[in-house]
Amino acid sequence: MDGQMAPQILPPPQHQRRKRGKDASAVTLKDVARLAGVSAITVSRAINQPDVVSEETLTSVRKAIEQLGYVPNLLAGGLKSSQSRLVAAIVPSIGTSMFAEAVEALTDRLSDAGYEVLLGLSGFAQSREDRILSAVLSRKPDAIFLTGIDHSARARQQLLAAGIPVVESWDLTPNPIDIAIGFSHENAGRAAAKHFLEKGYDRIAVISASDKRALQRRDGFLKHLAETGRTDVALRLTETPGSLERGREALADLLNGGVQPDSVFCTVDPLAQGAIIEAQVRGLDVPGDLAVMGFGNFSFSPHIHPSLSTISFDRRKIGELAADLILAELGGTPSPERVVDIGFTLVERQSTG
Amino acid sequence: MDGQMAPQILPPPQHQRRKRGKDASAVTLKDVARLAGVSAITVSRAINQPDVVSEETLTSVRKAIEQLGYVPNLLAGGLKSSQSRLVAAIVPSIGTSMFAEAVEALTDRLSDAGYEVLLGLSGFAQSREDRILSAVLSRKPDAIFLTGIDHSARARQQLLAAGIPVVESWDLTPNPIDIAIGFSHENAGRAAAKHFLEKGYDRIAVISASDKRALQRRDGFLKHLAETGRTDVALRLTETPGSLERGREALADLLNGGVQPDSVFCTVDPLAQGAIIEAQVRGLDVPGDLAVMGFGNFSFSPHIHPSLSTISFDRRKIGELAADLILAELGGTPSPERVVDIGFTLVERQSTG
DNA sequence: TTGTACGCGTTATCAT
DNA sequence: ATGATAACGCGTACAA
Repeated sequence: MDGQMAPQILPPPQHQRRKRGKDASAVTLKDVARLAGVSAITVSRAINQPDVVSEETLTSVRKAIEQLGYVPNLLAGGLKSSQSRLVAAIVPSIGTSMFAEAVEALTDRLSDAGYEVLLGLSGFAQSREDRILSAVLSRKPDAIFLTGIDHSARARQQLLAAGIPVVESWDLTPNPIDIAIGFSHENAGRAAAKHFLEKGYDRIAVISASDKRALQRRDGFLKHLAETGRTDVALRLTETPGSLERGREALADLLNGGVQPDSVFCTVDPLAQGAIIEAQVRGLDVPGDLAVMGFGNFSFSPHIHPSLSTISFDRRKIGELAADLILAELGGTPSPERVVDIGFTLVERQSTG
Repeated sequence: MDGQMAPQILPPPQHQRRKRGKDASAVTLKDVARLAGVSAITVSRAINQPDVVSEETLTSVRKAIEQLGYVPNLLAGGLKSSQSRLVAAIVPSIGTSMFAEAVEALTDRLSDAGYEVLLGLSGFAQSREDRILSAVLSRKPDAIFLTGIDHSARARQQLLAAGIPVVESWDLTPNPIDIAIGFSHENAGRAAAKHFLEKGYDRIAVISASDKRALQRRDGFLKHLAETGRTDVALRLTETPGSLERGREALADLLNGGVQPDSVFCTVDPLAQGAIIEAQVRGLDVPGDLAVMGFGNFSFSPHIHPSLSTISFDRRKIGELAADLILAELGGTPSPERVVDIGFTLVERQSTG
């Protein structure tokens, strides 16, 4: 069954009269000034420093602005003051809530402070990040929010040259370009391993996506096990982004391959959800027959997967902190902390109703 | 269990030397021109119209650009050419995949064409949309992507005055400001009602969020039922955004209130998911005892809710179409279609494994 | 409190 | 193929 209303065809509306290259809204400070009977600079002041202007002219200027529907041109203002009031955010994707929530928090907070966010989607390939970065820097943002701490030499150079606050997020590093906000993915993996050992799990498996941070979590997990003498860990890699389907496949592959794990660590939640489904389909009890640990707290409710334990972190907080730090830098009161660890939490869930 | 690595404190890095108000990256066209031994305009052409410049100077210019790490200032260029190569996207939120996927598709496609996306988050309040809109228009975007077709008189006026392509999305209207892409929410609701009637459901209930489009779906649903003589429909409203928790509560409220529906239409998927969980908790079989119809195709896999039927539409397609239409307008070949119905699909799922 | 002169970095226009 | 000049719309610096 499809939508009814067939595609309508309407004649081009008034927007017809728009000329390319020549903006219709040719209303400038001058026009307002003329109408208000003052000079352009007075109008500028009426907008930016109302206190300095007399009540009288203020009202007449405001009237003129209203009348003409004047919209200030921040391009021009920014050109002069070299402040674009733009903050660029470059993330791999906003299709999943992973980065979207951080960007949302960032945007919300910056918006309140009079900044707009320029969105760059880099995918998961570094080459694309470089392209986007160049494009974005041409906009002369006042600050920039990046995902991850791995950037090409060229990118680092450009960022340094831009001379603006740079926030690298989602990960930690002793050598941030400027500021880093995140947590240790290796330690997150270790925490999962530690938990499994405490639970006494014996036949341990890992299903991991293959982006850098997922691999860090995997490595932390494996390292911790190795340090306790456990090296017999079955491993399956999937492509990034990890999805429910890929999680199902990976677990099926493990089970079909003769591996009979009693526990599996999935380096991202959608994989874990898929694994749980595959387990259920095969009649395995979760977590009785197979314990599943995920990462990222994507399962939006414990009710959906009451048996999925997960390592969770506050995605919104990354955006909020980033905004706060950026505003502090731009406000001239830089924070002494250049590396902020927001930590993570291991959430254990038992099967409930 | 928390992240280990304690918040580190490092001394402010080189970024210290950045002076506010005075950009460190003072590399301009002139600098490049000087180094390359040509005039500024030649450098500009080497960048924007390489065909017009001789191979020889082209290479020397490129070398100079590389050497100085020159980044063009699109603010200045835009000021002169009155083309910002910026497209603004104003959506209520990107925290859920609802609008995020459309924005992602839009951004992807525009990015390939050399446009950047300015992100505005309006929340679900109209007052905020106005604020954001003004802020965004100051950036002189070349086009704008909006959510919904309800905008304040002031907003419409500003948009018209801007003289740029305006895409209103998610809904249809005979009188778009410029272009509209969406589908009929009323018809979507009607489709759900029709389906319920065909299935022979008898005791019908509705759980709806209270944003405008959710209410349109509810109204379409109720109208269709009313037209067939059915007016005994139990109704519960929740706040927007509809969430799993609110869906649970609403169904619980219905059941506790003595209503025993055999079918419920939820105007957005998270509500439907919550309803299913509440039903399961109470030992009701879905869809045997209670059929649930959702909207939006958020349940990311049929495996999670094999019994959830839903009305689905292509969120990415909205963004893609918007990008295509915007690029066509900007390219001087406007589409004659000003209202594009992307339709919806009713997906029926039976309980499976 | 208000105004004038100038410049921000780039591109359009018109030459050469 | 390349260059000189002006101008985009606004804010800074200084003056009145």
